[in-house]
Amino acid sequence: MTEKKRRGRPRQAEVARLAGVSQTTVSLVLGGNKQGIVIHEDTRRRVLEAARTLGYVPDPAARRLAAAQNNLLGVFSFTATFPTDPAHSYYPFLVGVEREAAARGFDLVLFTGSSTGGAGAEAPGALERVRLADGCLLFGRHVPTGPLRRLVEDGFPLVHVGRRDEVEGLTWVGADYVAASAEVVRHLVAAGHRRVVLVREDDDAPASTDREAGFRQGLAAAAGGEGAGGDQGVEGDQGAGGEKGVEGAVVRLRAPAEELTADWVVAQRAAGVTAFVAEETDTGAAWRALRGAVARAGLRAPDEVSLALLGSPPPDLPADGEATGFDIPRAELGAAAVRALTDLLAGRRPGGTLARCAFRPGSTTGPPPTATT
Amino acid sequence: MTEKKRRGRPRQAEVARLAGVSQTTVSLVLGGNKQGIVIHEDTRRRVLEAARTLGYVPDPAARRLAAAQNNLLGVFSFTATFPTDPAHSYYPFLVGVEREAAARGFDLVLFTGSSTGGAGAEAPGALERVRLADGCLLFGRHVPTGPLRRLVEDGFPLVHVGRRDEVEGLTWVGADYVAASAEVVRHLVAAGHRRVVLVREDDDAPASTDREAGFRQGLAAAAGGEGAGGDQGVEGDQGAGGEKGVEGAVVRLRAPAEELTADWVVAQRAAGVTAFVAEETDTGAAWRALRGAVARAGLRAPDEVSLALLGSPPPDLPADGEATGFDIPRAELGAAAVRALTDLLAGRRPGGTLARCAFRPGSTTGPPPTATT
DNA sequence: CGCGGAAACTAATACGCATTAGCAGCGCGA
DNA sequence: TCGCGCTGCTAATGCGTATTAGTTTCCGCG
Repeated sequence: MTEKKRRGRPRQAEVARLAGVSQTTVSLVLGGNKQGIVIHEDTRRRVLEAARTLGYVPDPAARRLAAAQNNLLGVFSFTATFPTDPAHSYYPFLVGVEREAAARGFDLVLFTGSSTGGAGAEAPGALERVRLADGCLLFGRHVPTGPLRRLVEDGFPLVHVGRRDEVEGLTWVGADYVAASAEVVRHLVAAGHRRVVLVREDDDAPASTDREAGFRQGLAAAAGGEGAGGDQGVEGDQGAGGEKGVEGAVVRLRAPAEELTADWVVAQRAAGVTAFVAEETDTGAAWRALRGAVARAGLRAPDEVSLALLGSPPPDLPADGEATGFDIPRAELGAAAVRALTDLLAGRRPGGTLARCAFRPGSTTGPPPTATT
Repeated sequence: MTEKKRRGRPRQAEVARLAGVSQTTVSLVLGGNKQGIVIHEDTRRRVLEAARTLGYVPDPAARRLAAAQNNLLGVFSFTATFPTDPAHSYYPFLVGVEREAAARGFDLVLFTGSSTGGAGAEAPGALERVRLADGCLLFGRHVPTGPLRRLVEDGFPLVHVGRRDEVEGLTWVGADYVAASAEVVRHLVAAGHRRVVLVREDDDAPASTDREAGFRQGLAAAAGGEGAGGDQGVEGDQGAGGEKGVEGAVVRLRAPAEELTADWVVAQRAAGVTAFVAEETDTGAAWRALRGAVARAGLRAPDEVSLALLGSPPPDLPADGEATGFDIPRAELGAAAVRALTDLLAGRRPGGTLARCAFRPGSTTGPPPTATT
């Protein structure tokens, strides 16, 4: 007589039949019953029991549709979340995301939208799919602001990991690259360096902009209040002197790599530059270019030149683990993002997060060589 | 007069009103219209136009509910999916999983069940939650067969990544560790080795069992058809001679590590053993123990002794990248698992997958030292 | 002149859950 | 004895979309 389990997942209706109650009651018992409707304890138990034996699990789509929540947090990255090269992945963030989500009873939905077969062309409506989840975490150096804005306007809970101010109203959690970069520069100045060059990629993502700002700020602080000069291109160095004669310059790499030559390094040193810093990006191009050029110039850090990194070295260069720089608390940021998102879900306004990065003294910086002329 | 857009996103009904058609027509035009219903070109255009001006985007929850398919594939691992140490992660598999899932239009649900707070105690019903996805991928060296069996019996589509025969009816995709291990052994025998020892952990996961089987098979093939002798424990070596006098022995590490001493290595060599192989596991314990003992014995590979690994070295020992062994096509396996799962979902019986591992010649093996006595 | 049939739509319903009305039964005060 | 409030439940409905089963209009043809 029992032809109940036809196939597939059990529905509330099946649970109801087994427990001898209505579907409504099942929903009441298994859902929160926020209406405060009184259910007899025996009935409650029967329903729970039936649900367990049937292995009932609510359908997330139906839950969403019924204007409830489904305990799913989305994760959307504008590149593949698990690229072939782990060095470009969001893995360290996900460690924290998973832990925090688990602690709060959420599962994660990884939306595969942008990772369609490697072609850069994103499926048009990919981002819209995140609406299936209660809210969504966003990752990416660059994001399509248009579609994003739409979601924000609709009030969909979104948290971007990494500073992102282009989209008004978008919540984000980030690391304080400005302060951390300034600290690195101060470290150099304190060691005695007076002319420092920043090597960065030619890409205006917030992460890069912030590092440059910190670089300038660090110089300015050392110089006694003035900002460091800015500019474009390898040729375009400009100094910004201060009371102590501290000067800085910024170099942008035009091509992805190899724009820096040994000659360039030599010329810089001739001009009095004793320390170089490179920004960290996903590819690590700036740092690679810098260390390569310095090596080709036959210079050694920290004795002949000081090298620092505004961040951590690329994972594929473990030998550079000793580079002076700072560590981004990625797992912590991931966790903070989850907290911010659950705050949003609960209707609370999340407090802004700007995580401190830990300074890493390293061993590639030291006092400037004394015998320089 | 136009009080149409009361709030939020427009629905198909609003689009229909604007275009002067029914909601059905809108669905037909905007959806695939796989029913082949004829729609007049003018109507089509009107609907499209209306949808555009209103900024219509379909609600994924409703879409999935109506389709009775969520397009969600679960990913469940019996340890945290994103452990703090990436070396123990399923990252390489996920690369393939994400790519293949994206290509087939599925999103991934990462169940945070097993990683609740780091306590080994899994939440009791954690595994049951996977039912919320259309099907699920399973990862883990060891799995709780009880709850798993339940899901399989209910016909829930499940694919385990890695061989797993304990649970009848469970689909799995795996790598052919037997053949790959045998190949490594054959390589050693071909180089002239006659006595080979396998170091493995004391843990009977399929991955370990298969490697041992391959080890024996490789020896047997070389010996002319007989199997290699088996045994337990460090003392329990047994040889299995063959026509060419090829013999093998298996050593199990009882404690997690350090069971092997330099003396043991020396004794083995005195007994004529010229090559050692270690199995690869998630922790890499066997390989670590072996290379450590060999190093302490002051021996060098490949000149004084040959060392091979039945797999790849642990990621934290990049220096061992040159070890002779084989590479598991992890991303490929992940992709194969997704294919198998979607086959299951489509009602097809997935073809069994036993991926070939690529032999890696490496540089830690060579001919046995001639001056041995 | 009536009828079969294609073209072009639409009404109705299902999907699984949450929520909002209600509806019986019961005890109790007036 | 009537009615009122309380307990413990259920019928009905809505969420937004896809699909199925029509319905209407118009044509061509015998």
